[in-house]
Amino acid sequence: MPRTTDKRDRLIKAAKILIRKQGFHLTTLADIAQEADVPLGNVYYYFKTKEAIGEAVIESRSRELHESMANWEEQSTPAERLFAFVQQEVDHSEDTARSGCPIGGLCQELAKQGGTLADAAAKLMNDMIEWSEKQLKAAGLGDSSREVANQFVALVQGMSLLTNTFKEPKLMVNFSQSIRGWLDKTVAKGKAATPIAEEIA
Amino acid sequence: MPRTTDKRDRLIKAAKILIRKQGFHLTTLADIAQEADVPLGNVYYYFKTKEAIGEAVIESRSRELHESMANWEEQSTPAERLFAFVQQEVDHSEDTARSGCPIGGLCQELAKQGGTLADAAAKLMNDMIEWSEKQLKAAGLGDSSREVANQFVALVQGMSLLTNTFKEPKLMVNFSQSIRGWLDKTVAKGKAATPIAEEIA
DNA sequence: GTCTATATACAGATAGAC
DNA sequence: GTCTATCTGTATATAGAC
Repeated sequence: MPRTTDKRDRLIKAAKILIRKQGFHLTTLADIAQEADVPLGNVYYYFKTKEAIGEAVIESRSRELHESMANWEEQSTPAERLFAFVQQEVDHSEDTARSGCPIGGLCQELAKQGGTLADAAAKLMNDMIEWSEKQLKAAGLGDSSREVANQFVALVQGMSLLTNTFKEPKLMVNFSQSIRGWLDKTVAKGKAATPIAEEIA
Repeated sequence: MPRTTDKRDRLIKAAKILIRKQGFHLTTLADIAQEADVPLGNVYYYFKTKEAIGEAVIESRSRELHESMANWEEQSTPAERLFAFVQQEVDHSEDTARSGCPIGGLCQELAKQGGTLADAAAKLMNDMIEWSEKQLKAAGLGDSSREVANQFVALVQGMSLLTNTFKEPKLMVNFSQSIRGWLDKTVAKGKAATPIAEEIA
């Protein structure tokens, strides 16, 4: 059973799209096979179970996330790195409005059944938080970096949920402008303030 | 077909518990019937379809939410009212760690399939945001109230997701302390600042 | 109003020809 | 390696006796 094939890749790609759009449980192997243009019976040559497809999808999301984080690292300041993360959310806000955050959606859905898939999804979320924490430490936030990182990621995730719930990409766009203010006023100056909207007074 | 019965109430109560814990799609009518101690075939006397149970669950959640909001209103300042909301999340943080936010979970899962159920769930989220907006307006935040309300609710929802993802109630407890600082420093003074962690400098 | 038995549909998974 | 046909389990939903 080859680890990498054209068909295998097509199946993973199809699964990523469909699972993001419909969720893991609502997506059938028949859906995935059809989207990938692979006969249903052939799916089992590449993946022993549906759960194995889930694992491959999470692996792929993990590679994407780490690539993105590497790109964001190229910004010259911690505040700009964190904003690059938010900017990516803005760039994909229409997908998010349609289908939600691919990582948040997996965590939400899979946390309910536990097991290794849930753990793998949780690791994605943890990686995002740790990366954010690293930036905040670099900005001089010290011991509060972990708590601020939790809140920063929570805020992005929550805004993805609202964007999806109301099918309104602008929610993410407007949010990015507020968080820009927060980054300039607090993170860029080595302070930490709970981030909702920049000060108006 | 009676609108209110002992058995009907038991079915809704069972559905609320199971749907929160397992999600809507993973929860079967057989699960609900068993938990409510009602024979499976009898379920259909009270609810025409599974979707009808979903509607009843959302209605019940809506009633609960509006009761809670009425209670929070009894606090004497807008900042304290908003904190009462967060305090309730802390009080239920162990349930959230186990099963996530009942409203956020519904929105996340149901947004993926659209339809009237998704709309009903979205209305719950909207009610939370509008209530928060009202408090922020009362605090004197003016035109930025809506955006700050979006971020406030997003932050609570995102923190619920992290709490559930990592099965760690303390995440919500620690967050509540930070948001307390944000409420005192900004909302209580009629300012608005994106809320991640109180200032440390 | 209540409950057993069952129809119907479709999911994940397998067997085995090619 | 590939694909058709099919097994098996289980979900929603219904029929109909009581």
